[in-house]
Amino acid sequence: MKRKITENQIDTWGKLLRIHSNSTVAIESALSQNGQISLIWYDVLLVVSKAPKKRLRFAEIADRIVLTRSGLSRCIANLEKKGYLKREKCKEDKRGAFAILTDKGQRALKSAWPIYRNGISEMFIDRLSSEDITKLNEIFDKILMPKR
Amino acid sequence: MKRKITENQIDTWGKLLRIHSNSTVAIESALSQNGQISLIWYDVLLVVSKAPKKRLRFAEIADRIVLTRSGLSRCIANLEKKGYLKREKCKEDKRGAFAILTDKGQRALKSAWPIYRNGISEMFIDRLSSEDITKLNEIFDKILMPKR
DNA sequence: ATATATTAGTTGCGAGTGCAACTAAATGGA
DNA sequence: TCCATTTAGTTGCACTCGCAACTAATATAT
Repeated sequence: MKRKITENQIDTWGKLLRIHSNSTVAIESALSQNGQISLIWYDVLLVVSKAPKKRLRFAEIADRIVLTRSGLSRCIANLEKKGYLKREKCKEDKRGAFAILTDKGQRALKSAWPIYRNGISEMFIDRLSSEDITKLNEIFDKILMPKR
Repeated sequence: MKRKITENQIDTWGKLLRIHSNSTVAIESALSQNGQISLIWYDVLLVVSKAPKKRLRFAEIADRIVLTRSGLSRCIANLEKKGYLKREKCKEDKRGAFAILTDKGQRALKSAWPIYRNGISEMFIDRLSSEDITKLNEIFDKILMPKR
């Protein structure tokens, strides 16, 4: 169980943490200052918008984003209160429900995207060459591969 | 202000988010299950432990970790309550204070490190070759470089 | 058929967080 | 010197989160 790990490797890990923090803080702040929805709301609306018929079961949303079931439950309640999506009881499984993107939700996504995109560019993409991006994608895929 | 950004680039960004989330959730959970301090406490104690004489001004801690001043203030209060560090009024600037690592804090760091290290290995390092790490370090440095 | 276990989503609770307002001390001009 | 400004850290407040307990519905086993 004891693993060797070098200073160098720890540094890489530390840099990942800092990049994530710098970027998300900057983007969150830009969204908020421009009167746009938060990152987490964006994520939820986005996965729903990508689903067939723009509707998705709650559990499937939770699997795709960084939020527990209970967190998602409340998040969806807030999104519904704002009119960005609505719930619909699931006929086949009466325990469950669908989240369905509304037109207002679609517009909120569209309106937030330029700010979000700009943040990703500034904090991340613009600082790299296209070779860097290719290489990063490769390496990230390795990391995300399920453990053997 | 309008920037082009490709699907591919967005994917890379998304993978970064997922890697960060997967890793920190796994490590946080491992620490907790093994009765160790949380990641954020670890970070705070670590930066203090690295400082000369194991003491650091609050503002300097906040600059180095992912926490606002107010968050840090309360975090330090909790760490002090547990005996992991103690405060000391700053003689030169009576507004300020130092956080000083205690022996108990040092032991907590030492005891948590194998779990933390193991998490970093499993979720990150073990999945990459040493060339990958080198390349990642290079690319991460570019991203972290202050904007021109 | 019926009891048991599992699953989907909700909710009470305690803990943590950021923002803005606050206190106390230091700094900088006029 | 004296007053305005800035800075270090704290705190009230509102909000969010995860955990665990809960309800309701479904799946499984006998």
